[in-house]
Amino acid sequence: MAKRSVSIYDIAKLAGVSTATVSNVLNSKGSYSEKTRDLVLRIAREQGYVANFAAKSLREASTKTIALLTPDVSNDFFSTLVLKVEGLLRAAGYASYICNTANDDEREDEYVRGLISKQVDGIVYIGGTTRVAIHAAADLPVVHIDHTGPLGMTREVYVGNDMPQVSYDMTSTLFARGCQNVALVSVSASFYRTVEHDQAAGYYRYLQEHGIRLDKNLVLEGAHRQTSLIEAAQLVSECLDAGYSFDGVVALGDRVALGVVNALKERGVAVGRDVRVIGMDDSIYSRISSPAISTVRRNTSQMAERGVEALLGLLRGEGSAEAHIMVPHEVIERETTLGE
Amino acid sequence: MAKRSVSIYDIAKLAGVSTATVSNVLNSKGSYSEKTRDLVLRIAREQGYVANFAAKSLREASTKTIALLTPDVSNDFFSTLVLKVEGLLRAAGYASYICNTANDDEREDEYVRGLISKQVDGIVYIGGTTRVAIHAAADLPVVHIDHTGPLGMTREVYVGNDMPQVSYDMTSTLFARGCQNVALVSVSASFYRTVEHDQAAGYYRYLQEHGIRLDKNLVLEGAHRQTSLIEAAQLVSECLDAGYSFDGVVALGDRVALGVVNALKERGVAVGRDVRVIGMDDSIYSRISSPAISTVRRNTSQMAERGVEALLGLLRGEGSAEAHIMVPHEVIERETTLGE
DNA sequence: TTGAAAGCGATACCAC
DNA sequence: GTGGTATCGCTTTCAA
Repeated sequence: MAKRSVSIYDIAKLAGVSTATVSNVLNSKGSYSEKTRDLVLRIAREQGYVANFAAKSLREASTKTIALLTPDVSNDFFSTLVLKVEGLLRAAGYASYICNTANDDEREDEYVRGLISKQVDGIVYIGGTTRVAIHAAADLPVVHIDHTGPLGMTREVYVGNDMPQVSYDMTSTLFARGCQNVALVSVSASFYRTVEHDQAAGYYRYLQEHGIRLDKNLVLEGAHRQTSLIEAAQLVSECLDAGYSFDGVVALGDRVALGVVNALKERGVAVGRDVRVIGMDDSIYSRISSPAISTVRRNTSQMAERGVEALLGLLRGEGSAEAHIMVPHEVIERETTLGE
Repeated sequence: MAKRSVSIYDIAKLAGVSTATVSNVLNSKGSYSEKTRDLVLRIAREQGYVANFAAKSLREASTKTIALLTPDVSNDFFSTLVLKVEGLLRAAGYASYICNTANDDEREDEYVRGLISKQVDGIVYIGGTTRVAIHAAADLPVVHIDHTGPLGMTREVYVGNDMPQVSYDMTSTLFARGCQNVALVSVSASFYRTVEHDQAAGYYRYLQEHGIRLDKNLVLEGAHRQTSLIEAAQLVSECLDAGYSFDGVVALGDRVALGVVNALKERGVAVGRDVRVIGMDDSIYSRISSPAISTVRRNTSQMAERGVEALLGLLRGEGSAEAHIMVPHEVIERETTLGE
């Protein structure tokens, strides 16, 4: 729609030079006299010249744009990651195209198709899961940050934590604080669980290694993929209503943990004493809760850095050194596990 | 980067027709025989044809893309708005380009310049404030949703709440619950306050109308534009340390309110009884707080709907019927004002 | 119904 | 140092 703007042609005519020269000056390429440069730049400024991105992209077959696909920007953990990645890409001269897939495969397909059409130079999946690898056809470099998706692309790198180890450490933290019956609460649907990214695996492993009997009644799994807070609260309530009891909760996600804490508080349970809770992500939810929720810091800064680094490498055409980059995590104990 | 993909030319050659025909078929325009259509569509599918967006945009001088400028996607209120606007635009056939300005004018300038270059068809400002109207040159339709910016564009619409009335109602709610000394806490820098969007105005007006003396010591204003939570907590602490006291707090924002509540709780104040607090936005912060924070629901759905509606009108070339669209708000009382 | 060809705006090669 | 021109992929007259 935007009104026909001044083109390189107009500038060339006004300056009495060719478009080639204007292009050179504007891009600091080739050679030209200082005089021409000043003239061209002055006129360009006067005319309010702005390069036509579509033309440039068409010609160069590159958009200097990276698509950021995330399931939910309103989730603090993801949006933090998105912002960090965006900042790093910007510094490297790339624009970011943020896409919200809402964990909807169909929508994601549609998006990616559009992105290929839009000629993005690469894709960064942030968080969540993806089951279809539609971008295969376009041969785009792809980086997955804390994201589970189909493998097998050629130019592809995964960045994330050792999730089984994360849940192992969470479980271990609770037992170290004296818990005897530790429940597991998660609201991710089962397809989130792939062999290598099974978030719950560490919980099972810990129990096994320590000869603790697994009580299936304490493994609470929500089916939905949204509003984890409310769903987690419900799961906990139902479990307690059914007469089961526990003194520790491994919550796969801070939102989930917050839901658990709220549900327990409502029942008059002294969270941090009677029941200890640990979440995951070190997001705003764990920090603003009262009592403050113990959690696992998963190092979003490092994820973003390593991810962008890897992507830039792929864009430069370098074969990726590592296909799987593991970022260290760290347990942060707060009131919900430290309560005396 | 993406490997040279199949163009409309390749399809034309394979199908033994002209590019014009292929284009027609692909866009369901013009006329062609059913046979040609089937042939072209089949080949296009077989070859995995994806239209080159750059070429299309260049030719059509339109990108069917709207830029969404927001100061902070990690803020629940804004991200909700962004998501809703995006959904509505998608339904109308427009893609959204989400930009995070971080409340940084320079960055915003840079962004907008890039957007003009990228040929977006319109701009939606969501939240925050803007002091420079750089898009003026491009004559783009602009919609402001809960956003304060320079006026004077021709194709421009504002959508938002009657902010002075919002703070008036907040103040009124506290006095109705028996408060006598009501403080005002805000962390927005003063330039956020323009004549028409002065968020604090209603507080002053209420006091004035009810003959209540304004105590300057109870007007707490933070200078920063981020981490409002911590800053609000500090402001409250400092105020109390200085020996001033209050039994009600109008917090301009839920994050601010949460900071206030946290600070009060830490000092052993019974929030909702000794001191009543009301926030604004009905964001996740007010809902997950304990005690739950009373707030003002500002009706993001309606804002998004009316905003998109207005934008689509402008894009269709219709003169906007209304330049200022006011969306109703609603006080939601929760524990922090209802405590007995 | 179909096709030839112009043109959107920028870049880059190759002469001069 | 500078300029003519082909080209990127697509849409769109206008003729056939």
